[in-house]
Amino acid sequence: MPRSNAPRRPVGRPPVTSREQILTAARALIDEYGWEKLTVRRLASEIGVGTTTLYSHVRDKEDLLFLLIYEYAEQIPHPELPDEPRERITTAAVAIHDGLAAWPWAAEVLTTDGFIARLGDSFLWLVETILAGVVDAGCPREQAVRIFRSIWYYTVGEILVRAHTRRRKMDEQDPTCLNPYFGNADGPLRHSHLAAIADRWAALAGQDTFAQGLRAFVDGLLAQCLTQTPGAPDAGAS
Amino acid sequence: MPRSNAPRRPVGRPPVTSREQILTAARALIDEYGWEKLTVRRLASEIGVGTTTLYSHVRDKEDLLFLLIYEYAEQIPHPELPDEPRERITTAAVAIHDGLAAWPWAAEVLTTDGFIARLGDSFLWLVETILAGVVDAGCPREQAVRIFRSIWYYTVGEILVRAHTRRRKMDEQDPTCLNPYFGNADGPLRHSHLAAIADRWAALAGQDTFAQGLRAFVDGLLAQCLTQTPGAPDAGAS
DNA sequence: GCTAATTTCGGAACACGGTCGGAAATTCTT
DNA sequence: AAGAATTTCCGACCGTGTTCCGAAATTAGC
Repeated sequence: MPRSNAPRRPVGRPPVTSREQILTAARALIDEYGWEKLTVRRLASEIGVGTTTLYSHVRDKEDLLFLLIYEYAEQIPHPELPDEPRERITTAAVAIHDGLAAWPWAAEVLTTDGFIARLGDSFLWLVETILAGVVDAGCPREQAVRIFRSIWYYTVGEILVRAHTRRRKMDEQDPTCLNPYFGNADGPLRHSHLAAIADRWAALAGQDTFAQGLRAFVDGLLAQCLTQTPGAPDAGAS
Repeated sequence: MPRSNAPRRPVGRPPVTSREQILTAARALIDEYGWEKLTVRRLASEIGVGTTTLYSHVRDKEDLLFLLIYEYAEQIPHPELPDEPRERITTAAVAIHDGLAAWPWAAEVLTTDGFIARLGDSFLWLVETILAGVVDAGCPREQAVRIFRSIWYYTVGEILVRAHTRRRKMDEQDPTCLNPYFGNADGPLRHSHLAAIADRWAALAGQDTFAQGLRAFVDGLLAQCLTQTPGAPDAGAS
């Protein structure tokens, strides 16, 4: 007799859809039409339920996008890790960056509160790798957290600025956009370096220098940390 | 007879409002109710015009917010600049950061395309200061642009993450938020450093370490730059 | 069986940013 | 003075994310 063995059917109206089904349908819509075209109504009608029903399974659209990121984040490949601690850190950070930058809609949820904390095992493995690298380099754990946060800010900023720079229609020249240094260099100005580089700015800004900047950042952070707490692996205990 | 002297009244229906009036009213609404409460309709009715009328004077709401930032940015005080180049850089960058972080709605437009390029003289002065500092430190101008962009990414990332972390109601514990490392440390796990620091993470993440990280970043960027191009003030000419 | 409790579903509605097309108000031309 | 040209204004509308609240479907208790 299946009494305590079989899980009793839950009380209440049985759900006609599930969070997993919603996420699957969302993925399909994004793959087919692009993430900008993903609307709550479209998603609901695709599944065949009322619009409001989705909100029983997902807090809001931002939460939906996060859950998609959550699942994709598990697929970020773990890179081959070098032995040298600072190389390990940069390798892991670049993996995080490239993984997140691959989904344009990641920018929509990247800065939500507790984003890192809510992520899954595979992604946290990369965070852990950075923390371990910093500790292995000789910094106390508290400093490792600080260093990770600094790297995180840099990474998020790069992804967000680039994500918002890509699009934007340049068809009409808004008179608001008249900037005296970028675009047209008219006469001698106070901002000499800015004026001197103005015409090359756009080309320079288009280059991908994330990894290069990251290496410099890690070098600087580790050096700063090791200078302030020389030798001691942990500054708080015993 | 005033014919060519007096500016002839322009042809067409005379405008009943102006961009300046709109910006002033927007400032007043933000000061009184907070920037989250600023809606296009509310602003229009406050001025006493139709909603659509605003769109004749401002491209869209994002543009409106940018124009407000534009004016406020002119008020960022120019800090006393040290002699040492890298100190000058960090001082200017901190001034930019603090100035932008003071307006929560800056986060809304910070990443829009051409944000820096559209800013006004006073703000560009700070950009120029950073470029000049980098060049004075011995780096070529192209590298100075790259270094500025790296600093900019870090700054934007910090502001955005912090701006989105502050709010968010913590009233209900969403079961989605179950993270095995942050919040509850249950048993031995692969992510040892993460687990070891989990309970202190929130406190550490709350600290303001922007300036400290910035100094490390500038040090690392300058060192990297000077190592790769030793001595030469400009690597391209003569 | 019948009612109560419980859970999910979804139509209607709201506030939002934004667009369209035509009305309104003015100067220019004849 | 009358019409053409030009510029601005704005009611109506669209699509969006989100919420309210009652209907619907199921189990639990009697």
